Amino acid sequence: MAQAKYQEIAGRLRDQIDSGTLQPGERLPSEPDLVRQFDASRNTVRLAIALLTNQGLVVTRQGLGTFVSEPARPFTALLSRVNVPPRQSGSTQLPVISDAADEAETTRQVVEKSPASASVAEKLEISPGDLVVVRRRQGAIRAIPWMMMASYFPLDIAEGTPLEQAGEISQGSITLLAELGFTQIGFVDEIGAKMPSPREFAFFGLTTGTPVIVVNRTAYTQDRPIRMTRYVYRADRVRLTHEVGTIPARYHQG
Amino acid sequence: MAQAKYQEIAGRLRDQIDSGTLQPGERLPSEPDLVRQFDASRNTVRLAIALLTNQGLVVTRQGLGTFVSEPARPFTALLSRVNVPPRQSGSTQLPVISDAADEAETTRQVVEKSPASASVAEKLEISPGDLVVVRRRQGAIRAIPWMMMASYFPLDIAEGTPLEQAGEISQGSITLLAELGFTQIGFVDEIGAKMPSPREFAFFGLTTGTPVIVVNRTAYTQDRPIRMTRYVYRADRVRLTHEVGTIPARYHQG
DNA sequence: AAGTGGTCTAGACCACGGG
DNA sequence: CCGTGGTCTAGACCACTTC
Repeated sequence: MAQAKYQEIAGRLRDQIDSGTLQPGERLPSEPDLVRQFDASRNTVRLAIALLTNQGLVVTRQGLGTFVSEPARPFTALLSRVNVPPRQSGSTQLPVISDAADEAETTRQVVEKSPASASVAEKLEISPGDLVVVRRRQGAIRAIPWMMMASYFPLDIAEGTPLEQAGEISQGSITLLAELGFTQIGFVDEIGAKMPSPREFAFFGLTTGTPVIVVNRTAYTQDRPIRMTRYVYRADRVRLTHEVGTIPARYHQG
Repeated sequence: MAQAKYQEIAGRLRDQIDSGTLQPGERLPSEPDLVRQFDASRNTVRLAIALLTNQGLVVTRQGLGTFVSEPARPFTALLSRVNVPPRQSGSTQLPVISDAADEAETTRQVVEKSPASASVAEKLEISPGDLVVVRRRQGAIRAIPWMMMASYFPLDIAEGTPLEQAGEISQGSITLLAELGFTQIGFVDEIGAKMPSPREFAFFGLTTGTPVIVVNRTAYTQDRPIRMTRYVYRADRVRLTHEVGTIPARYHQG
């Protein structure tokens, strides 16, 4: 067979979606309908739909049907903007710059002490298993969860300081770290994407076929890394931006 | 049933992967083995494996078996580095900064004239369907395809200029645009992730469960957008970085 | 109650990779 | 050749949504 039947079915449906014959939000023919239409077994039809689902093209809802995905207006988080005051550009919290910025809410920061994973240890230049102080929080906009973040501090820096206390740090962690003698002079962001873990999938309420964006931000003094913050965003509703050079103000929001 | 049987099976296998009982690269029990082990039908076992595949945890190879995914050392592309000469930081080609940078190859640039899509039109502030000049190229490192890029120029800027000729632009497109009277003063990157289209899937040779990272870089003069470049990267082997502030040299490569 | 997708079974044959 | 995963069928029953 040149092409498997389920791939043929998926291709036909995909064509209808791409061409606009099936509009976003519109219901696909039911599975029994597709069985008749393509003279296939129901399992084969379901294989085809699974393909489209994993490509993020359709979503299925039990009892209702299968629908063409509707792209959501994304929230936009600002990674950095060059030529702005360093406190802002190096802030721990990535500012939201979508029109819904006013409605952004974050949970109270939760603090724990735990062993560093391999990736955290590498960034902080410590050994895997060394204890680090972790500060976590999540963010939502209009009741839509969109961000998870966790900041990791080496124990020798954070132990016995306000970094170990839950809740807000009034002056901000960058200022606090500076007061402790660790003045941040820069940071590096490392950006990737992956399929969500089950936790991430559940927290964001994702549908199958939606990846997440991961940003690892490592902050440095002159001598050493002092903090690593990991942000996880749902890729279906979030875009990251950063600006370099002089951008006319009217372009800031895209 | 509190949990479907195929989810139960997937969960058990996932636990073994997370705990290291099954190491990266190791083969899972064969499907008939799992059928016996969990007293399930083969289709149910395959559903469980499909779940893990779509989460990027395992890959299946016909005739061989199902294997725990092995994370590859990622290539790193530099989005921007503050305080470097603007020609470098605004370059059309995102520089590779992994240890394999020397082996990066790109295809010859291909040029075409075509109608602007909705997303291109929005960034360039033209109408969808207006003609734009498109310059495409792909990149590979050690025979591994890792990048697709396409630059879009408004027709009124590019028509009749060397931007319409295939192959390299000797002085670089930023300099060329400046010579044409369009001096770039900044750019905005918009970063997202999604599941690959069939074309992207085929070009990169991806396995199911691997997303792609998409960067839309829009360059501006004082008055208007003059170019939009879209980069697509495979998320399983690419990380993007950008640096802000003063980063000690030894941290540049992570 | 009727229609939708979700789960599961049992069995068949095909395609690929390696002895 | 044999063992692996890939495709496909036919049928059953369950869970959810709407009327």
